[in-house]
Amino acid sequence: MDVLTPRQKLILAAIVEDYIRSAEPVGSRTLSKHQDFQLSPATIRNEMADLEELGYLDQPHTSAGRVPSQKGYRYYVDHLATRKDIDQATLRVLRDVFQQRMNEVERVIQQTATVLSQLTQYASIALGPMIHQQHIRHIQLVPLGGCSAVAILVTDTGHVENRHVTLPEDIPPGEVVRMVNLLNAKLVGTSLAHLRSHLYQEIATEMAHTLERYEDAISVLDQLSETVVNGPAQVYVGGVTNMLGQPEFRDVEKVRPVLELLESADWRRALDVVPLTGPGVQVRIGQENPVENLQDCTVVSATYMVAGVPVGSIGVIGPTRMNYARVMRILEYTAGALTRLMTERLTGS
Amino acid sequence: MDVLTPRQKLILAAIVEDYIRSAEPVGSRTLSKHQDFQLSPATIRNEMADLEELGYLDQPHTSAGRVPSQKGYRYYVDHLATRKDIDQATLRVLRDVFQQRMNEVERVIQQTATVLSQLTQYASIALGPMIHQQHIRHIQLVPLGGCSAVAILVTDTGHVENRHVTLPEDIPPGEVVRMVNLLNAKLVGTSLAHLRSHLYQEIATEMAHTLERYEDAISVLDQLSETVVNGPAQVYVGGVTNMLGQPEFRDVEKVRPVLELLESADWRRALDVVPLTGPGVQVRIGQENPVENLQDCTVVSATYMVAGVPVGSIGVIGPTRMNYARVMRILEYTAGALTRLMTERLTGS
DNA sequence: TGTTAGCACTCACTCGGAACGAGTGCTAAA
DNA sequence: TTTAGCACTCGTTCCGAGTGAGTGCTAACA
Repeated sequence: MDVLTPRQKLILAAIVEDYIRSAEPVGSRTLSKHQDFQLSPATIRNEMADLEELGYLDQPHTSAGRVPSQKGYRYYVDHLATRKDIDQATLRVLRDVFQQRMNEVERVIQQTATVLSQLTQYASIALGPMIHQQHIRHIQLVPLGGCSAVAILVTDTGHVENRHVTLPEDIPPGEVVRMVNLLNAKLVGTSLAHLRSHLYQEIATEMAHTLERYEDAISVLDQLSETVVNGPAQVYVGGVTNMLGQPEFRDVEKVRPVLELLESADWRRALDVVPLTGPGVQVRIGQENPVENLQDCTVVSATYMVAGVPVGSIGVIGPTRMNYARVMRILEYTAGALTRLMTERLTGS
Repeated sequence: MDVLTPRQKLILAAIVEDYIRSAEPVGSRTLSKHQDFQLSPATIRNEMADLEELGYLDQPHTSAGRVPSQKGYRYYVDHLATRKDIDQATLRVLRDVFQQRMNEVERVIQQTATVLSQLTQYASIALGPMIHQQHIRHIQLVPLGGCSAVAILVTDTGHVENRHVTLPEDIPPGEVVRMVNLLNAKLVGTSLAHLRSHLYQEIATEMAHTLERYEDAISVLDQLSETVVNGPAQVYVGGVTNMLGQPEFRDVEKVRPVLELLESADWRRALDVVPLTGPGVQVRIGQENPVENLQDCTVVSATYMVAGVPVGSIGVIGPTRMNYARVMRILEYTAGALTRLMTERLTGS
């Protein structure tokens, strides 16, 4: 695979970088003026013809310059993108975000999406932490009058999940208090992923003895755990209007599928866009994306973790002509910062 | 003002309705085929010339048909739009939304935004209930370990607001419990708008006697009430991609300001778009909008209430060539349904 | 053998003029 | 007051020439 000569690599990298900057097909004359190599346009043309034959370059039409193909971008990302340090100004913006006193996890994630799109001038997506992995710290039931009440569940990372539940009609207030106490005693420390199974396997039988109306408690908890399973992770999207500024999306019909996806993204679909993987930065170029609406886009994503477990991911969505090096650096840093922040919070600030 | 002859009104209404449907300037020939009046194109041309002179119509260029001016739309909305009943299919969709068992207020509002944009094919915005008006039902403090804790506040409509707070370092657990009990005893029933003032004027002095470390309680509550004041109302936006389907926004540069506004809308800015007014439907046509980015749009909005108090609003954003009659009917119905839903919840379901 | 200069060729893009046609305003007749 | 007729306007579309950036190929050169 890696059969390119050093000079071909140099030329491919120059074409990719020039095209990322200008969004115009790169001609041989332009490249020959590049300071890095002193070659005539003709020589470069020969090399470009070879690179095109190998599939790394495309030619929109015979009398135009060359454009990197999907394969060309992939090669650039895998072998050529230089990993310079993140620039100081960018670093400062990022540091500011994470040094702010932002206690609510959701707000941090949302801010992350915003700042990612500001820094990169692309669209961004941030997936809030999957709370499956988290553990119950506290359960509370607040009656609202009538049969309705709010059930509140606090996890050990401080995430608060709440849901309205319907209480049985004639349950006395004292019983509610007892129920809550028992639930706390039995369930604090349980992982949310196991809430449901614990509920039935271990607690239910014991409750039957201790609590008069244990089916009621079960039903309430069942309603709550349904919320946890179905709607835990928030999806935040930022900078969709940045897409409108990209020349490849000048045409409304080109942007529309992308915006439609971002608009309708629930967390399940979002996971297809920014997958939960291990550490490191993922790059999906064009058709490498499993989501159809993003076949003309590149998605760069990274995963953040709590205590070594991947819980959420962030990503940047732009045209395939993307500033890969910069975006990858920024995402790497941001995911790291999020991981640190969330882990600190867990172990006690 | 209302000096139009009956025939002029008929023609103006026909032009507005035809233009709403087709998005193309309406010619005299087209109108003469309209079944409602048997007039030759020439006659209609005369009337149109008069209507243009009066400012109700615009002419893109001499050899094109007429287009309603902003004044024309305004007249149409005020005097001509027929208030037929809402059609059955639409009504069914709306009923389904509100008959669903959706307990969480936020989710109802979000669903409302989604369904509004689906039904109208325009963009929609829904402003969650201002919780200033609501009253405290319950306060809870859940320690997370170290000095951090989650403060949770439940209102009488079941809204849950939570925020991380920092506890003083060496506070004993028993004191936290006493503090929470006292806060509940003193503050339940207080309107959130008065939380801060109550806190200082009435409670603080009394607390000083009862509670050893009352400044700590104050500081915690202060942190919480800041959240209540600064970030209460959620803004939900739906169907922004619908804007891309409208011919007047074919050009990317036209949509961009609108999308930018919708993307960045916090609840303060959202209030400029969909104002909190009394009952009834508001229509702001083109430059009538106080927000600059919406000067080419029409915003139709309505307010929903809890127990007679306006707490939130919903709106539809589209081109000035909007199906006013239909959108107004839908918004009227939806706001009414929301009001009923929220009030029922308050008085006990 | 690799590099370069020269040259013919391709082809998207721009610009200007002609043809077209939807729609108007005006005038005169019904 | 309404209508038919007609000249006129003006945006839109189509076409062809001109332009220029860029290529591929060939032959000469190091």
